[in-house]
Amino acid sequence: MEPSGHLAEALRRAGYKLTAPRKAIVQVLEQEGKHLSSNEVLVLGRRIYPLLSRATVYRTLELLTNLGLIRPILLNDTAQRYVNGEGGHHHLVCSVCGAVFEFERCGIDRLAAELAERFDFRIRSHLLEFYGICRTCQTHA
Amino acid sequence: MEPSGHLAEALRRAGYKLTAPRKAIVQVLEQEGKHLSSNEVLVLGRRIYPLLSRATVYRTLELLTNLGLIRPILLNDTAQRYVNGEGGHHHLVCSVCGAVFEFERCGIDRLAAELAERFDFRIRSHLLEFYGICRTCQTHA
DNA sequence: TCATGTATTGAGACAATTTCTCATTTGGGT
DNA sequence: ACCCAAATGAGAAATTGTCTCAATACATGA
Ligand SMILES: [Zn+2]
Ligand SMILES: [Zn+2]
Ligand SMILES: [Zn+2]
Ligand SMILES: [Zn+2]
Repeated sequence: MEPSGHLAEALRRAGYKLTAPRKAIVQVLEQEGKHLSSNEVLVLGRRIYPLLSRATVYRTLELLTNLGLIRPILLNDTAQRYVNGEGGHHHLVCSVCGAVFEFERCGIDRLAAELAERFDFRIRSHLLEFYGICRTCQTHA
Repeated sequence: MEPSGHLAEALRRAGYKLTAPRKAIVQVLEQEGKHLSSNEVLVLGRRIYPLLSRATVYRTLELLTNLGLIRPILLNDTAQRYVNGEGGHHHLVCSVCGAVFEFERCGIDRLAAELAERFDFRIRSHLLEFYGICRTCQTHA
């Protein structure tokens, strides 16, 4: 998830204190892969800063969300998961087994620019998910 | 949400019993607008079938989800909300205030066909969300 | 360096949402 | 009308998210 120190730097620039719990959380977000739930952030964060509390995880994730640095998404779980707030995220989600496949290119820059103008909206990222039935679940049917 | 009786008919065709609780739930989904949470389905469903239990709502929503007839999404809430499992859903979501704007056309049919072929995936719907800062929150900054 | 004031934190109570269990009921094929 | 697997309701339990408040730690300036 982006260059290391990216999130901490953005927090500092926005005028927030760079505390030990926050450092642990952003380090987890930057190091570990994608799609982390708040509970996963808590568990991983405690390896770095054992006192870390659940409330602080939620508070920091909300903070980063409001700054547009991360964004919540929904996958199979019932839990919210967080992805990088910049750029694009592209999934194929199987409605039967919950499997998630990723792809790279989507070609919606044109549409994004159009919408940004029409709604006077400053776009920072997007999520494109196709929902349907994966190969395996098609044959098992 | 689609022609009336659509969901009930699909359930029946898939071999599931058409019970009173299920009829109430699909009627709610078809009549009421979009983005219903499970609790909203429960409350509205009880107007039709007062005995309706929370567990049955969750069970039926999961059933419909696995059949690809509806799909869960995430909005401002922490609760899962359900939308029609066919076609497209398009949102602009403000990361600051949580406001959600909708738009109609997206023009990704080409990409959808390409991915369906590449992943051997039977696509039934898609969700396209742009994430950023709305007009109001831009000025209040 | 050190004192100061405020933002931030941890702990746990609390609330909301989702899942599970199991005895009972019911739809639909016969 | 009968039968039985499928489905249900009720509530316990688990998971996820929010809130409160006294204690702490960061950043700023002396
Ligand atoms: Zn994209
Ligand atoms: Zn699948
Ligand atoms: Zn679309
Ligand atoms: Zn806004």
